[in-house]
Amino acid sequence: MSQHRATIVDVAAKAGVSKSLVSLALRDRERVSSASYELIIAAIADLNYRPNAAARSLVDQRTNTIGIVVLDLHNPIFAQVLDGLLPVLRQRKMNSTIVTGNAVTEIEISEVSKLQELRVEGLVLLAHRMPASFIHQVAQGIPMVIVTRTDIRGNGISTVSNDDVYGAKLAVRHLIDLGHKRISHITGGANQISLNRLRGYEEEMSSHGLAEFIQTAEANFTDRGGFLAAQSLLETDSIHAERPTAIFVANDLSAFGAMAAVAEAGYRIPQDISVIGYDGISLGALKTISLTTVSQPLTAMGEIAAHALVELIKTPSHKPQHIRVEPELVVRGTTGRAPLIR
Amino acid sequence: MSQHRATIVDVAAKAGVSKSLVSLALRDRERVSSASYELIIAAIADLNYRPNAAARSLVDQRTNTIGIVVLDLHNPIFAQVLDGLLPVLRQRKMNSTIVTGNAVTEIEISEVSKLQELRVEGLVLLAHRMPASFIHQVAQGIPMVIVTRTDIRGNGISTVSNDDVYGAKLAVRHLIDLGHKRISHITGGANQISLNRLRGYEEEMSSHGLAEFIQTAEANFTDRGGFLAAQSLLETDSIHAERPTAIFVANDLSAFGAMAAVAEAGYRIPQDISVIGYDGISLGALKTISLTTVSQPLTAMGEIAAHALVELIKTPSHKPQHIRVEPELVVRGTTGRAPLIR
DNA sequence: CTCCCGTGTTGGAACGTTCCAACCAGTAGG
DNA sequence: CCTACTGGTTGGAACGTTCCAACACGGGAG
Repeated sequence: MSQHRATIVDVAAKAGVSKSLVSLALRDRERVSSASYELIIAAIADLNYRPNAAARSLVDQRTNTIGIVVLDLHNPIFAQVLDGLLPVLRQRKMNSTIVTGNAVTEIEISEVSKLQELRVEGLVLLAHRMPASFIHQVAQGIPMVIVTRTDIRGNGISTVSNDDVYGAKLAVRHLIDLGHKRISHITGGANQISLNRLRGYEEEMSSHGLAEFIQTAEANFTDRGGFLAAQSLLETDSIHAERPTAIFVANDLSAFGAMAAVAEAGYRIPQDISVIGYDGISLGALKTISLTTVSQPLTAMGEIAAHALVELIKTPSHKPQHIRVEPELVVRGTTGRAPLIR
Repeated sequence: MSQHRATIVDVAAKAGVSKSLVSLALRDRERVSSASYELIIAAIADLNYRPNAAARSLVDQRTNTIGIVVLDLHNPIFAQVLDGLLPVLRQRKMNSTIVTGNAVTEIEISEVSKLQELRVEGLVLLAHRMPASFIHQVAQGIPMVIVTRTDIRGNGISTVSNDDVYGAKLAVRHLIDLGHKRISHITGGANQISLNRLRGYEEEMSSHGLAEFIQTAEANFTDRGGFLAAQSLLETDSIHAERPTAIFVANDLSAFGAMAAVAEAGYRIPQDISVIGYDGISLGALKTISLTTVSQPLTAMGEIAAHALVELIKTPSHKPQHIRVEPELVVRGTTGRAPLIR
């Protein structure tokens, strides 16, 4: 049954050579005679031998592995970033292991600690909920690239992000151009990304003399959160008799939820209420959804992050980079002219 | 700078005790004097020491880690399965590492091989594209649970799945009940899941005397694939002047794409064409999408898979289990009565 | 005939842990 | 006063690799 997994010594014995030769054969077949090579290969197949990564990395003093921490696997933006990230790492012959803390700080910290024990050679954080002090301490030992957040900087930490303040302004300006005044905002909670988008919203509203219409509801980047936040915005309506004619939602997934709430409340999109999201997830492009949004080049950001990390690992003395990409307004079907009435 | 990562020996030296005592302190603080314990803890903090997982697992002969292979991170069903899977493993104090091959056989095999070298103690496959021969060989050494597929069975392989044939029949019967005859099917390609859903479709059509209306287009479980397949079904129309009045799509994500194609072609859903999906992803429940579907209890399946794997690891002699869960018809807004005309 | 060289091969040390047998004080029991 | 035990601690072996210095062997050069 559970026969002791074969080791290199078992292979050597079976092939009638030394363990050193087996090791050599596996790493550089040119340097062993073809007679020995055949024997070794046969023995390996026979015993179903697999090298033990733990033993190898112990002596090599390197694991060739990088850890990827994903905030929340439900949000498709991360899959799109991984589309850029993983192929680059694969091509560089680096292994990767993906973990997630489901947006729970405590779990994220414990997962990162495990990655430290695994001696990953680099870390990519696709957003996160960990305190700066912890991040800094980790970064002391492991080069790190943080994607989407830029507030934590320091030695060994590169960042890849878009300009959220600017992107938010794009969104708000688009709505203003369409004649909207009552533009509400659904946030993503108390994190840097969300705060920047909030700031862009507030600044753009103010600079167009619409400060009095600033109104926000807090969500958490999930569809459910967006749904509830939009409901609360529309309820506010019945009290003040002044509902928003447009909602800028902090991300696309929440925007999906917000759209559902708007529809359930009996309003048409965009005739009664316009909705604009942020991120540019691919589902939003489908005709049936057709979400107007501010799009980030997610896959490109993944590639850039991978290259930045490789760079950081190769030459740790090198200064960390802080790469900014441009967000872009993508107008689709969920935004339209402000209703004339009222 | 890159000062040699601290080892247990460094800690011992700093604390003025033996490495054995440090090791003991870390594993069972009760058995060391509090004086020594304080010294050790101080030294650990001082040196920022982290145990080396490779060294530990080498001597322990166990990694306490299970590998999770995800077919495609873009499909939200897997995030929902992981919602059930990960907490159970975490609670059992097992580590997990997630990898994906992006639905590419070659990459999947290479990722699984790496997991073998890492000596994971169990494997969960959330769908996959690997040949049976390979899977069997892997399962010889590592207990495995396959979620969604049941065609590969054998020693050390448990499965968790829903009855796809039955589920597909539910979908088709629902459409027939609504008066549809021209019911087309968009498949998910040449894999077991897809073939079973296809079979359910064909059998249900035939048993209602609708064999002549059987018509399929092939997709690949992605939104893009569903979009293209639906387009081809609707083009067929212009030739035969007989377009489908309903489309049963092999999964929800493809159904999203199909809905977009239907809308782009100028048909209304469900007045002109009904669409039904399969899986029950949470986005489909949003009012703005409101996709009728056959729902699988995804999160529960994740929990079940975790328990099945733990079972298999604990007692390898135990017979593998093959657990079936019930799919369920969820009627929402994308299906309606067949149009009377024509 | 001896020396040197190259090709293939080998034993042993090292990597950072855990665990076990053994040790060292004290203290309690006879 | 000796023995037995207990709580705290320790050195060394072992885990499965890689790598290095060294070796065996045959053939060509001197």
